[in-house]
Amino acid sequence: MKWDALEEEPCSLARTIAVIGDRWTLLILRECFLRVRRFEAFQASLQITRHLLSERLKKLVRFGILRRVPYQEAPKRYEYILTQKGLDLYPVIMAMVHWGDSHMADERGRPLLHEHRNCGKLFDPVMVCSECGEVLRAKEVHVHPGPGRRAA
Amino acid sequence: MKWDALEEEPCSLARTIAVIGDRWTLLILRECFLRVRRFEAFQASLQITRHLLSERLKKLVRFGILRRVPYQEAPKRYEYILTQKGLDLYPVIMAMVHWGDSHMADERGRPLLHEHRNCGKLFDPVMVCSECGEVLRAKEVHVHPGPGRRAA
DNA sequence: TCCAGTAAGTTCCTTTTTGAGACTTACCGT
DNA sequence: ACGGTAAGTCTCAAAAAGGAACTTACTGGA
Repeated sequence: MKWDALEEEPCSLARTIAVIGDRWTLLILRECFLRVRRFEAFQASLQITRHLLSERLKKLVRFGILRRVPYQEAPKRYEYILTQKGLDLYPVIMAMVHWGDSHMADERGRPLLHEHRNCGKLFDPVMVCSECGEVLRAKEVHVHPGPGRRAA
Repeated sequence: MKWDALEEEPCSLARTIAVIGDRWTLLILRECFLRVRRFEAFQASLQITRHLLSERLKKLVRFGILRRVPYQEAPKRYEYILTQKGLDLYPVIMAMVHWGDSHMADERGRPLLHEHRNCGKLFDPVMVCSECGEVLRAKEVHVHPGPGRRAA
């Protein structure tokens, strides 16, 4: 299966994977959420090869997750800013960070702590039902075919 | 950067990516959450090569996300079951599905709908703060170094 | 004017990872 | 003994990633 084929699958997970389902893309997005914007800065903090970084940034721009915005003329230079579509990936990143915190931390504890400005407390992200607000568990969710399901 | 190096990074996102940060692993997990358990069944529904499927299943077992459980003797056959560590990836998968539903759906709408058994309604997953219950937004979260941060 | 420096890429070549598909092992039922 | 099934393994070609030097377009200083 090729990457483009994934995008066409009648499955929202597959389509998301087609966009962010590789190692470097996810790490680049981490940097974006930490306010990194420029090519050299991404390269320095990630140790990614310039070649791949260039490719991945183009892909993220193509999918509308980053916007390439000039920050100086002569010589023309651009920086990469998260769009709303990109900002909407925050729950994905946070869910992954939280799983890593819970299951992959070493004896010293978490690398980063998160503070919610609105309440001022250190928190964990929790996924709840939009309708009743209860914490979601896999066993309590039932899946139905939706309108966009292609016939098998 | 190699995969093993990622695992050692002082970053929970990097550590999570080291485990589930590739295309096939995420798709295999989708099948697991849809109650697929056996080699042939994974292979048939994903069109993954047997070679890679075998490798990825081993990796997931090695990381404690799946358990390899015999379901028949003579000839000995095994199936793959999500552990609690694996079940805890549910928010990650749901966050990705929801992003795909929001940003990658075609005109026909969502491929799948989710029903929350506890309240009986079709829902979207929402990520909230564990302390105050408010919806989380990237701009309202402040990051602090934690005890596990390695000195740069 | 010439040189060093900076930022953002691009190019070339090697190594690693995937992909496609046949082959293997261990059994069953007929 | 033969065909079928389930879970892998093996081989080889194709695609992707890694490493490092090169390019372009400027600035500021000697």
